[in-house]
Amino acid sequence: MKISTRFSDSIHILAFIDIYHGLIPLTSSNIASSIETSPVVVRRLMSALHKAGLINTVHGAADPELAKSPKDISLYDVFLAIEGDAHLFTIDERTNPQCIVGGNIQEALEGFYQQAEIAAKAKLATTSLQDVINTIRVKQAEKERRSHQ
Amino acid sequence: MKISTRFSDSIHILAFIDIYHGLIPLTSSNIASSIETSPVVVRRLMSALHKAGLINTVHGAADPELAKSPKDISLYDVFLAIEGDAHLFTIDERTNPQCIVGGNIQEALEGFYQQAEIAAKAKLATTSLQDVINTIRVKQAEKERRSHQ
DNA sequence: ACATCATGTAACTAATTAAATTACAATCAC
DNA sequence: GTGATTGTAATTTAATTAGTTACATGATGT
Repeated sequence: MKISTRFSDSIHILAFIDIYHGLIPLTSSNIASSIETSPVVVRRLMSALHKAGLINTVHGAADPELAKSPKDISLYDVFLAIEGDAHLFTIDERTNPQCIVGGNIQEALEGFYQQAEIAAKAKLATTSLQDVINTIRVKQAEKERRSHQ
Repeated sequence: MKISTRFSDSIHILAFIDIYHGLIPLTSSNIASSIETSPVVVRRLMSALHKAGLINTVHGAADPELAKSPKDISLYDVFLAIEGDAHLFTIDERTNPQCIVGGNIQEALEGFYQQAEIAAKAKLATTSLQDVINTIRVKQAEKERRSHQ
């Protein structure tokens, strides 16, 4: 299974909170406008981010804030918060146990899949929310320069 | 998006061909029994494996064979054959372009996601079909030893 | 040659999963 | 206390994946 847009939307939310904090009210509705989804979807993701200790929220009040510095939030932290122990690769569990292949393929692939998965997660762990925010700002500056020239 | 069972089923097919070659007729139907799926699903996957040059098949005749030594087929080769340029992570493409975040998040995440993806694929590239087959045989031997004691 | 069996693919259906919506209780802020 | 907002459950809708049906094409054995 592919990892759903929940992951990218969650990074979006965190970056949005950092960038627009103090500029506009950070309601689930305003955040949803930026992602072009519904406020409920945003609140659901924020609930997971809150439970994982990445943001502070107050029931009934808007303006959530990051619980840590963007430098100290890695993309892997976000992945964990949203996807938990979801796997990047899916092993077909329904195979014929009578067959040498069907009876052992799961155990055989498990280790190899895990290695690939850990490699990907390790990379995610090296990227911080700050890196993403910086990149967003650079891309935005480039856009503005192009449109003003 | 998570990567579907197509990938693991394809590795299954290749291992099955190698292990049962000469022992039983390698029809799509026999292979399907091991995966516990339909022969059409198997033929569809085998068609992709054939197009990628991993197996030799003959239209109308059974008994496909590996086009290369299992040592020279990596899990990444299989991934490429079946999933092509599918991504492990999905970027939400529908965001508000008017917003600093919504207008730049895709470009910002692209590079970071790609790094994680490449790390995973590189790991897949280091594992060969032979490694998987060896592991399957070891697991099978362990099973037999346990049941005979 | 012919009957039988197998592959290769398209078109369709069913099942699974993810996203969006509706609804509402709980909480905050003025 | 009124109005706005969060948090979450339940439901519906949409998208994706797996499985089925159907059949044309090619091989094999007698």
